[in-house]
Amino acid sequence: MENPYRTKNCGELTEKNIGEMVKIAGWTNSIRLLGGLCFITIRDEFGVTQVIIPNESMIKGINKECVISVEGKVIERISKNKNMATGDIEIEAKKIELLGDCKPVLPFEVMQSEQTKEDVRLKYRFLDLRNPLVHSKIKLRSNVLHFVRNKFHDLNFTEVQTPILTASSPEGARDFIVPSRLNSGKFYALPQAPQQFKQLLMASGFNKYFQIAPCFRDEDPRADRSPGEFYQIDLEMSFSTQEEVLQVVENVVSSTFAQFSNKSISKSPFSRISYSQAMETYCSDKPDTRNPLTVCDVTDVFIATEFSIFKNKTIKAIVAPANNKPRKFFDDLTKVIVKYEGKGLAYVKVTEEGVIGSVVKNLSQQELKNLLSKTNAKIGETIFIIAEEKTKAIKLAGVLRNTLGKELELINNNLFNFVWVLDFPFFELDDENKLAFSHNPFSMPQGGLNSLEAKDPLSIVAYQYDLVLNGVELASGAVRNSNPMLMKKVFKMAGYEDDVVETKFSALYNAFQYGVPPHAGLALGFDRIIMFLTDSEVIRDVIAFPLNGMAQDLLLNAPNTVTQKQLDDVNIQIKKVIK
RNA sequence: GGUUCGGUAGUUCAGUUGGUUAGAACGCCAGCCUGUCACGCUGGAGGUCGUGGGUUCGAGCCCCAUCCGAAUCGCCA
Repeated sequence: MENPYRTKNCGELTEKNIGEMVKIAGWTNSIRLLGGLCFITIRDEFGVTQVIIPNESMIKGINKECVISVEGKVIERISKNKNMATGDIEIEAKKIELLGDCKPVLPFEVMQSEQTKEDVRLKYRFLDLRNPLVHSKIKLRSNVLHFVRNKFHDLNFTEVQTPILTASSPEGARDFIVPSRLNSGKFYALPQAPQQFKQLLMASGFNKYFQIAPCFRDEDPRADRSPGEFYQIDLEMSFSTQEEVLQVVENVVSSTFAQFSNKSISKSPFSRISYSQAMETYCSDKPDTRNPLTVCDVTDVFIATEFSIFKNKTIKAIVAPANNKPRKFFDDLTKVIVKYEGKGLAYVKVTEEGVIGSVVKNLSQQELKNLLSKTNAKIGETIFIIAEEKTKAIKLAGVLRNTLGKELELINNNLFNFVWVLDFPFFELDDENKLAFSHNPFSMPQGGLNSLEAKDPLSIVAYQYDLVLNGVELASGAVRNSNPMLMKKVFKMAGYEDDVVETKFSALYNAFQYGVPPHAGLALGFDRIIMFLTDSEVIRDVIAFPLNGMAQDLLLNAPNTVTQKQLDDVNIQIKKVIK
């Protein structure tokens, strides 16, 4: 039976359909009254089609964004529009039916919604999403989901849905908690990641697992970080090595980016760099490898300096072609450093006449000579120098490298440059100078028990790897520690009581005593992948119904108060209402 | 929690040193217009200048407080 609303969509009619009687339905995109003659265009997800209205009374009461169904004959246009996919034809309306009325004054013009303030767009997200430019990003997200899912099924991964109502994890980000009615006074936590479940799946005999998994973290947002919830492509493989995980992920990532983007992609195998090498060369564990600048450690050049600002400091230098930049350029850079709580930024310019700059007079001839030879700076280049306590110097040098790369336009925006960062340290020192897990207590220390017993703990590295794309951490994973004895050992080294593993991680600890295969895995930030593929600066653009910066849903008005009955059910009393 | 920028018509914005009735564009309403496609022309409606207090003869503008939005730092194993 024929659909009562439409027989064709708004994107498919061409010259071939001339003469046919058709019905199309959609939103009124524009209305143009030319006196005795009038045109309207109808938009749906597939495109826009023009309708010619022989009698103006036929569209009485119809305004923009009304949903209508138009029945009529496809005719050739007298004046064609080359900028329109359906620009050769139009429909001569015989009958118009109003299916969904629309208020005459809209909160914003649909076709210009991207120019509107974001809180208004979010409140009327259904209107915003009618804009083809906005709409297409969510469509692309759907296509990528489909593609990735198929890809993993083709690779014989099993898709498993893990619980949303689960237990609070003892480390990591702040949990979202959900009160339990049946267990008065107790709470679920929403998963920050399906980490423990996927490892349990390995113990359950699932050979390879994947899931496009919702993850929840109650932390403040950023432009590229959604408040509250986000999605990961989560995977885990049994009897697997690091190398095998890396290969699978490269396969999926390369094919996905090739399928959905026209930009060039770094060839597989992606380049690899150790964590320590990345920190040395780029002062970052997520370097933007499109940026040609590198960081040079010049601490030893100033080891005996008389210059108080450089004395007893870790000193990092970056050489960049910035000599001809105006004073403001250097002042702005300094502001960036100060924003990151740095004391300042020194710089010297290498010119035909020698080395100039405000700090030059404080440095000895020998120091300047050594600085030039160590950094290999050439005439026309500026040496930027950061002198701080070690951790801060590294951080600021990383910030400076990114800022210089951007401001000096050294970055190829048409390239996806992937790099693996490998061999993350297993331990680090915390604020109190005590040994702590640097990433993930579940990853396998390289060298196993031997290195735990014999090596300096800070020199032990883990089978822990990140996939970095253009300076963004796109994925993180590890070979897991599946040995209960080793688990206890590393927790003990990190200063935890003997029973912490048994109590806090009882599920894993128990399961691993009943035969678990060695396993490894990784999780990719799905929303960030879509950001890259749609060239979006803001993560909200790739989410159909995003929360605002205060983690509020302006459309459904969440979070909201609940009734006293609901509170009573879960035995909760609100202490005080903070407005 | 800190910092920066912002909040004026439905939307995007302008608003001079504090001075008459707060403007523009788009949108909306009415009229005109037979090939438009960002249609055009004429006219019109539309404002608690985020909110509260203060200074002043007089506040959109200055001061204080507060709310809201965005970015960012902290935070995000």
